[in-house]
Amino acid sequence: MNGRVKIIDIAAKLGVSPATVSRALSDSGLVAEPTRSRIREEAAALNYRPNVSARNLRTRRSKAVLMVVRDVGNPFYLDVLKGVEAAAREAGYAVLMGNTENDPERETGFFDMLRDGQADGMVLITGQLPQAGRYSEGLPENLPVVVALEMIDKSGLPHIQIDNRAAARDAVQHLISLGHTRIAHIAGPLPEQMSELRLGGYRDAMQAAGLAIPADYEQRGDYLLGSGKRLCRALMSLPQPPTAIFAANDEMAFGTIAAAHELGLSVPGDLSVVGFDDIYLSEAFQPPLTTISQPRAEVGRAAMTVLLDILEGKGAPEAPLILPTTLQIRGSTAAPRPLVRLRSA
Amino acid sequence: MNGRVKIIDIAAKLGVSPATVSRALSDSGLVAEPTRSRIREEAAALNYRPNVSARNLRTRRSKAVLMVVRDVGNPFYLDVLKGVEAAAREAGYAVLMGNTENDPERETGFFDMLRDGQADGMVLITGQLPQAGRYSEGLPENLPVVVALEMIDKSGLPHIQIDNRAAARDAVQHLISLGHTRIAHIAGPLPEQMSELRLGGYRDAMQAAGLAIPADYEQRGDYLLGSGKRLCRALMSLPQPPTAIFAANDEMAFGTIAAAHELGLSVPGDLSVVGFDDIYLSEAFQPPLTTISQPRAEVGRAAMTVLLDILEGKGAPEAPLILPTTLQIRGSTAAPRPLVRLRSA
DNA sequence: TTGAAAGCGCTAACAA
DNA sequence: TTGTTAGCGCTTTCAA
Repeated sequence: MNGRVKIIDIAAKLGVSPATVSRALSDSGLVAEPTRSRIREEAAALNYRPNVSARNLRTRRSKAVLMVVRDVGNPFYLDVLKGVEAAAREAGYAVLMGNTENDPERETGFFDMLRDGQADGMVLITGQLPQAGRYSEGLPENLPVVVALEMIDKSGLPHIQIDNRAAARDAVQHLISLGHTRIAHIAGPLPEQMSELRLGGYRDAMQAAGLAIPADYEQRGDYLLGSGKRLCRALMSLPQPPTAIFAANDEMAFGTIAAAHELGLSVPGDLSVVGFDDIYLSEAFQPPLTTISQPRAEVGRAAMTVLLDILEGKGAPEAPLILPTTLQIRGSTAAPRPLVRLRSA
Repeated sequence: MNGRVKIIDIAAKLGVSPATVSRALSDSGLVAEPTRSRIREEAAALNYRPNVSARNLRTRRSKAVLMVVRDVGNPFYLDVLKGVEAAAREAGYAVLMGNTENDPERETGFFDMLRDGQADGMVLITGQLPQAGRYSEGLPENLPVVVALEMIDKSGLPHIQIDNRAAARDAVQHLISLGHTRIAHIAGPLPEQMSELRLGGYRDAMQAAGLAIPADYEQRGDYLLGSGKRLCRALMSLPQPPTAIFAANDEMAFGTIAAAHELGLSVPGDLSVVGFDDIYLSEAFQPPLTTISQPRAEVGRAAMTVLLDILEGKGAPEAPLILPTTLQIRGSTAAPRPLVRLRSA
């Protein structure tokens, strides 16, 4: 009941050596059967639990991995965490959540933890590596780090991703197949590769359908609600307003819909809206949002699985792992309202 | 650059003993000034970082705390986590997230971590203590555990809470002040004390205003979207349907609004809806949800602060800490549509 | 004010 | 198959 039962206590009680107890408990297979059982039973009876610090000190491993994100406050990461956690738990690893808030200081701190052995590996979801300070000359080779959902070029690190470009293309193709031709895009902010990929997918789909993209149809937001609202207003006040808007994430799509409602437009009657991410509540939104669903938990699980392979010396995949997305068709998209001049056609 | 600089390396380089280095770095005040500075500078230059396992093994402390919740997938907890994390970070503690999924096995496991020294303390947000197995005879005394947002009676543990009953009363009073008299409640599930408190607040407010509560006006949900939908339908098909519904959490409120829309009712035109929690996206919802906002980050911060006091031997507060809530009035509530028979009055 | 030495609990060479 | 022994890196008596 006290947590202070040590290996040596079990050894003394059973008249064996501590080493044998350690071996029996760690299933090293080097202990003869009757001994092994006796030891395990006694350990259970005494409620023995290993001292993790002592073990870690000795083995130089921590049996913990770090999952580092920009903002723990973003529910988006929760599903990823669940996947990571499930896979980690099965392999006997604990998961520590790391929150960078985009602070280079903190990003560096988590790499320190890795270096110092406080964690054996890292699932990184921030899109950047520490550059300054003690890592200014580059990171050590063969760092047990897996990048998920973000891309870090030339890092040589394993990546688990989705195909942002193809998914964006799917989203826009859905609008085209409904009959829309005037389709605008609210993109993500500029230095981010992900924004560019989704924008690229939008352009791909438009081009493939032979549709022109007026200069003003590409607006740049910041992934937040407010920019969705603002840019929707801007788009709808164009001389030739779009009949559909593809937003680079759900939050901007929500903003778009809110602004449309404020303008007296119905969604999807007057304006179709597609988002990207399928976040919590997209389904409950009014109208339910048509959006691209990412397999977040699977991404987490895959990232952890790759990380475990690395930790066990099995090596890492050469190419990025691309997980499939699905277009969730819900209530925010419909065929465009027929125009009068089309009637005569 | 290697994470392998040890105290003994610094000691050798400076011609002092490891003990002196340890003392200088831990600021024990027992090192003379010139030595102290030299050591600290050298440590910085060599980029020394202590081996946490070794330190923990020696000091029998882990400088980590556990934050245990029912479901990491619930964004609600993220803000609490942020508060806990901020306070912990300032005090040099790491935060480990624990996810129980309501599994007694896992709940027990986290208490084991506490007992085994893998964590020094715990912020518990699950509403129950492990009972079975190795804790069947009760938990050790003076466990460094703080309960946040939930209540565990007779545990003697410090609590950080909000006043659920008063907050629910505020929510209903808001509806009453708008002129509603037919106000129904969708409560949370039964064995939970929190559900009862919010239900109690609803009854308080109704009684204080002299309003009757028809038997069918109190429905019991499960905090999930679906039950909100289902129970809203049930309520609106009563011979005397309510003009306002107070849901015990936001998710059920969203369900309520979705069901109302499906029934062709406008919110707040035909039905006012109030939620509880002010979760992520309540503000972006259509219509924006009137709800009770809890100071989640502050709850987390307060819980961690109390925990730190306990860990430093400063003792715990006798009475629960109650943090204030605020009623966020948004677009989902309005005065009831005047009835024809009221016109003649 | 500093140093020497012991030891936290565990595992892994090495030996038997 | 089991035991002996050493040592992971740190902190903390105790002694100087």
